[in-house]
Amino acid sequence: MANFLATDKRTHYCGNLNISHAGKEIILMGWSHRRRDHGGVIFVDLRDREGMVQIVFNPDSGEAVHGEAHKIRNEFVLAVKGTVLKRPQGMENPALKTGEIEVIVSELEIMNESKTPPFSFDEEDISENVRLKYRYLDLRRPALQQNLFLRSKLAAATRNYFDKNGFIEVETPFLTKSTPEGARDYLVPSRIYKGMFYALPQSPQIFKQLLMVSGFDRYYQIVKCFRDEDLRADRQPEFTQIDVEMSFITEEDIIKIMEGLMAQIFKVCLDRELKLPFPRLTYHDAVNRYGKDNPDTRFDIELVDITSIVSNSGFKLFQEVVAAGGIVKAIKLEQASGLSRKDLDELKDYVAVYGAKGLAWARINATDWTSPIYKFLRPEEVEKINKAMGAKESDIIFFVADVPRVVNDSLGNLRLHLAKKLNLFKPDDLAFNWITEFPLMEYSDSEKRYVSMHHPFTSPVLEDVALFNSQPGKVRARAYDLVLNGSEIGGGSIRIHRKDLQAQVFKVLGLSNEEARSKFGFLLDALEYGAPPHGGIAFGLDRLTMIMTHAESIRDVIAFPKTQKAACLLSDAPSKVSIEQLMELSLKIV
RNA sequence: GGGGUCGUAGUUAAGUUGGUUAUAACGCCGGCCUGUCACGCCGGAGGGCGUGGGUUCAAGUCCCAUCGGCCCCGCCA
Repeated sequence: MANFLATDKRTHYCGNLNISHAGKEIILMGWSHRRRDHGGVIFVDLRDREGMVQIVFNPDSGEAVHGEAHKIRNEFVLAVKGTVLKRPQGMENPALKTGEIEVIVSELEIMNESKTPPFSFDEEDISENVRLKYRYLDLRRPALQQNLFLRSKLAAATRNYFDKNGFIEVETPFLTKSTPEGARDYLVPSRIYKGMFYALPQSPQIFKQLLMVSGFDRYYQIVKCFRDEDLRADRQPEFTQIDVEMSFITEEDIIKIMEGLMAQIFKVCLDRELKLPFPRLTYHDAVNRYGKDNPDTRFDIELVDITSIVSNSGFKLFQEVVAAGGIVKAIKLEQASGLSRKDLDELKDYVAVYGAKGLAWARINATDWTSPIYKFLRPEEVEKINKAMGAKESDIIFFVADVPRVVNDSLGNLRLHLAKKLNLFKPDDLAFNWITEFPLMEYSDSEKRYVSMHHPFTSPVLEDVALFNSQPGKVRARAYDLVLNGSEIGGGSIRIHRKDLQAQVFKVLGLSNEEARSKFGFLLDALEYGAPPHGGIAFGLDRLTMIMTHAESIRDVIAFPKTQKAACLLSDAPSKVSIEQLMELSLKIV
């Protein structure tokens, strides 16, 4: 039998062949995707990362090759030498990219056999536990391969952009120090220092600031980060950030350069032009108008505050909620006659998840409403609400009355839910928004103190520093998030570079000097040695890839992801370790 | 920590109010077939229903517990 690698190199990828190769002798290597053995002529769809091509074994082109071809089964690894030919008249397959041509095989080597795969790569709905256990086979699916190719392109475009703009990529340690604020750390026991632990970084935050102190001026890194928190469709315990930090800049510089990055990424990866600059929303406006600080603005349903209209409502419940300091807000769905009474009632369950105790609705008619609460409302209230909502016949209004957090959460998520259900946006729509003027800190009920919203090194807006003691919750941060299609894809801030201001912030956060020293001492020291004004941002590379590939799960853009319980079904991690390993680390399982 | 949902041949699913040897399609194996492309035709093998208890004359079907996949709340500076 032929022994290809000893003498021949692959000349083409299967999927790249076309009519222009007709007549050429070529060498292909790939997997037999499917075989159609007619006893005489045998067809095999040969697949590689670029696609598939039909290869043909004719009995008259040699008994040895034809005999060997009979042994081919699905997923065998084949090398073939053959000639590209235009397919006979009427034999073209328009469903196949290479369907105009085929390869008549003259030499065949079965480089490896394969067990029958546990699932078909053509089938879409294979249960995820099977897919994840055989991830290396799952990754043979063209769709998943395309996602990873795009991810690679995205990373390359990013490196290219930063390199051209004078940034330096610096690696920062994975074995580092646990910092108590923020997410739960993944810990790594130290063998040399018994009872002590490294932590895997939640982000390279402090190190990139130190690099600014060192004078690198423009830093970036595509880097893994680790957070030991529960998983979601868009959250994995290890994920990848595009991490950036710059010196001698303001918010405007960062925003401008990052808009350039996004434009470059979308141009290179998807050949799409972005409209710059991106719109901006303050945190306050985002929450008021969309109920969330990561608003999806691909469709224009907005929350309307009708508290003042119903503060004295004939509907007792509204009145009581307002009297207790709550608010009443509403959203309007235009021309929503498609929703049945049953649909409307079921939406109550949807908002209940966010703490809403009810969901009132009103169907707008020419002269009145069809609504469970209509009979309670005074005519002038109805009129005012209609006006405030800009309601027209056949529209539906939804109301939630509760504390602001519940109202915004419920309606903010309901508008998303309805938009998806009613297809109010197109799959390719892109809506970027910068969210600015975040609060520097918010009061934590569980900790009974103010905590940083971003992180404790975020600079306050200087004119708000006067509010530190009187109204800490009103202090704005010099922080910004980038939101794309309702997904937070990045966030950052201008940092504090002066020790006195940093000390003030720690004080408001209730951190004593000693605590601050033990937690972030090395950063505080560094700030005393000529730290330049600096700031930065970090993007979630996985989430960005998800949006660009239309992936529904973050697992579809990660080669070897974890399950929702943070396990790897492929490698069976996490797993027990030997008693010897534990002893070496002075660890005992309790 | 909590809520929801799913778990039946290799895969995807069906399985009535509990009732003989648990269905189908695809895949797999064997045979036939020189133009198919989800090739076709003929034949065959393969599971005891995630796991462990329980109720019952009788359990994929009912009950309890438990494990696992997915979605969500909390959590994620």
